[in-house]
Amino acid sequence: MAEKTSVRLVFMGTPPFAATILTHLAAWPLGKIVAVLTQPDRPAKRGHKMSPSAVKTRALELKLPVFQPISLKDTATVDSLTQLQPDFLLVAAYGLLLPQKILSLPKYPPLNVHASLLPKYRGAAPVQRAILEGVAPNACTGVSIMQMVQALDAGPVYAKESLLIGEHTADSLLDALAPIGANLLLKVLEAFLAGTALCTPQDANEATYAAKLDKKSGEIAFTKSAREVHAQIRAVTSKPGAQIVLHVQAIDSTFTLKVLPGRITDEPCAEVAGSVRRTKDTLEIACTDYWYQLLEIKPQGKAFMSIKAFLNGYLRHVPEGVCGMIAGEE
RNA sequence: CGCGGGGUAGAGCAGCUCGGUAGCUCGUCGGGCUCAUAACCCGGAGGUCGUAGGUUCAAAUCCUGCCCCCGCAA
Repeated sequence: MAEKTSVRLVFMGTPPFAATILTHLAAWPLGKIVAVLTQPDRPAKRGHKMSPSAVKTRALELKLPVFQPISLKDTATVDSLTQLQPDFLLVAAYGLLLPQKILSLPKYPPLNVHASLLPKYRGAAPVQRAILEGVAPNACTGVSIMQMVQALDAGPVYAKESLLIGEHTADSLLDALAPIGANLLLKVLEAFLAGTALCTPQDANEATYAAKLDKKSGEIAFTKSAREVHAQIRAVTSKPGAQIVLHVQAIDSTFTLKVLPGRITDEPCAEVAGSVRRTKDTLEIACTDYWYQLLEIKPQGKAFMSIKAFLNGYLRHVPEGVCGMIAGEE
């Protein structure tokens, strides 16, 4: 093999987004991944089972050496990374801040793949925030390759590419952005090797921060337009999950439901926002402008089911028409 | 041993507290009405009640073990 032309890569990442990028890196003919760092296995799911991160699972499949340091500050970790003599340090959603000692290790500047069009949406939840605020039909977000500096997501940008948000949820958008980011990253690496890499500093005045979503943001309020409701549901889907509390006066029952993205109807709505209406086989909620039609929901302790199934079971005795309200509007 | 919810016809549920005829809304099949229908009327098929034991004259229902699913917490 042409080992002498191979550059040494150290990769750091944790969630599926990062695992996808790792896969593309591993297939890059000019580089060799000498170490993969990811978060330690954590007790997760029911019964405290230790669960590896997506990156660890992928790295093992690719037969790459995996390290799971608890901290990057202890000297043992720094030393072992130093011994690897990395040419590039590549990070995607690792989950730990990197100290300057680590940042200055590689021969080339340390690079990060960030799922937004920097300087917009620096921080932990760029994709979710972009969907949440990207209510306009032509709203876009994207992915950026930037140099890592001490300040959070503030380094100069080497490349970025945008993508229409459309009907994406947080999960699907992340899935779509990952391969785009991986290819961008490879282009930047090749530019470095060719000596043609160019960066532009971020305009700090344009910067916005995308704070991680808390559980509160999964509670859907309907006192806004259907488009905004739809955006919020797509933004929180699967992460905290979109939740509503439905009170059905007709049978005096309350349901706590997780909902998947539904459909904005074209029927203007005159009812109070949050009103719930059933038809023969739909369930719709009043927003400030249009009815929002639910398609799939999940009662507590149950699996996701079609709205039809929910109507056939839980709401089988509820007559058609306005039958309840969304509770918990503060 | 982290906490809790659940498993009943192809789907979704009720019935369980207080053991005694397998129920509801759909779907499906056949027939009827109709210019027609996803609408309406009539009729039929389809269930080892997750699983293995226990108690009992009798268990979906009460007791015990096991399997599988879901949420929370991390």
